Amino acid sequence: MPELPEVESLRRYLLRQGVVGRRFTGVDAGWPGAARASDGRGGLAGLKGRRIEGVDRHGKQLIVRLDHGVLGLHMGMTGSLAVRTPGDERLKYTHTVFHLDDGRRIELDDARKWASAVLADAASDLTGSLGSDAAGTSFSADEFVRRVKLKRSAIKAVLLDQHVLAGVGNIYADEALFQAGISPLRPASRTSEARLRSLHAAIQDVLTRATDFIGAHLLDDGRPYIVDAYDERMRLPRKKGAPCPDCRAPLSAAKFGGRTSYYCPRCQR
DNA sequence: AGTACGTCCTGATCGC
DNA sequence: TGCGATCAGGACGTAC
Repeated sequence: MPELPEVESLRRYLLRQGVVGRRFTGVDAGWPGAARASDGRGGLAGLKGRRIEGVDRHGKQLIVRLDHGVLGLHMGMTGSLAVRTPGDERLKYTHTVFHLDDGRRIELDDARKWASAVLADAASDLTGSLGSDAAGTSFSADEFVRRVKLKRSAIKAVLLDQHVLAGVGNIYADEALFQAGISPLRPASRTSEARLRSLHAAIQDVLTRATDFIGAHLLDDGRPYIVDAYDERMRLPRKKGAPCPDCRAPLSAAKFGGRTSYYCPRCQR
């Protein structure tokens, strides 16, 4: 479930922990079957000795900039990161451990094993096909309108397409559509420019508020709490039949490729 | 080309 | 109360 706000919170967490300047001394990659924790070639062994120069983000993709190449981290649906000191126990679902030269380690914890770590030559190898970052300054309303207008599928499906716009997932897409008063079922190309501009603003607002919320509710050890806390960050309940926060009408549910959308059939058209 | 859907994985939740 | 069935979904691969 980590979407842009959660990944951005992890990025800030790593920076607060002072990982920049550290070198990797080794990697314990996964349990058998955690193939997604490597790049399928040399794996992550090549990380050893490389120095962390910075931590960037594009959409849901975390990019650890190295003195040579980059380490791409993607949290999948249930992944998270933790910087641990020698006395700390491993987290329950840690499957990849990155050891640092100051004795600490970065754990990639993921119950569903969908998180991935990939060593690449350049950030563009990881982000080349992605759309603009939804929280970035280059994400303009003009570009958003232009790209969305080209799509004939439902606006909800378009928001989830990382090649159009990077960073928005199922949860915040629903919230932004609710805030903009647009039905998730509406064909993207048949959404007026004015409404798309409203949606563009709603996306930025929803993501900003969520990021701020997470930053204000950190765990005791400084980690962002990023799983299963959506209810507190958003107005729209994720429950079919629950009353719309605005008009009290029962919410509807619809599926887009296996992902459930919740929306108010009265407020969202 | 553009679009739609199945697959991976396992903890949490639902329903009988 | 217990247990099997279903749900959750990000990204990729495949199929229309």
